Amino acid sequence: MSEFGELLRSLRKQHKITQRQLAALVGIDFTYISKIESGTMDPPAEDKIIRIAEVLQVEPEQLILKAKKVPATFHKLITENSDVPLFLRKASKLSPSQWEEIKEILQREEEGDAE
Amino acid sequence: MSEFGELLRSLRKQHKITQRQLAALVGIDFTYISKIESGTMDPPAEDKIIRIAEVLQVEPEQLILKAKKVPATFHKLITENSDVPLFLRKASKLSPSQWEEIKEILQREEEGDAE
DNA sequence: ATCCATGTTGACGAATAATTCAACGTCGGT
DNA sequence: ACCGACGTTGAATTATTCGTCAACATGGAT
Repeated sequence: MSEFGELLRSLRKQHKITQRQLAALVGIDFTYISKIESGTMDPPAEDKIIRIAEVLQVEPEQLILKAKKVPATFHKLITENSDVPLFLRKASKLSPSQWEEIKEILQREEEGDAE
Repeated sequence: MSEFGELLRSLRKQHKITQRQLAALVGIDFTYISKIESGTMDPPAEDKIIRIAEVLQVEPEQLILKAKKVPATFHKLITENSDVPLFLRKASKLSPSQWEEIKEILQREEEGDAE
């Protein structure tokens, strides 16, 4: 039941490359890839996951989450913006309908004063 | 600028206990407390922070966040509930008014079907 | 001056996570 | 049968986090 490993293997195969090729592109040892795919070993550190995601052309974040890790971007957000923890504290108790409302709000593109 | 260390020291002093006493109560070495307070050393692991919070009677989560760590409860939430990452992805771009609306929704106690 | 309670510092060690190395098993082509 | 490309496995290594131990510095109370 190695979520991450299975996904990795499937993505790699979609790209028709071998473990050795992927490993070379990513800059890690190919035996490590093998163990990760088989679930023998935990997913690698975030920076490696990101490089894998780039090579395999998927959203790094998606892969990081599959690895059951919290992306560094989230980490920063959580520890720096106090509203976020406020939200997370309640998030587990939100009803589907409340989630809907929140998604509505997220949809609305407001003045992008980001960056 | 050791946020966590300063907070810890101030909390400890409020309780009028020494580093050694706190360390004993928490179950770690007192020299470690010293280094943490002075910022020489990073904050301890989450379980230690929790015990510290209990001894000093503050919300563990508050202390964990000050330590710039993501509480395990959040970690689980993020990696298990796919709506949460969806939210976090957009969270940094939310305007104050959008935050207000979200807080409104959080306020509303709906059927607590949690646990 | 002495004592001792408190805090500080530097070197060291344990535990765990992350990763590599060397060697081997397998299979499809030739 | 043999070869080369591929994947697997176990032991060994490195990196990082997390903490302890021994020794020292300081300041007040007696």
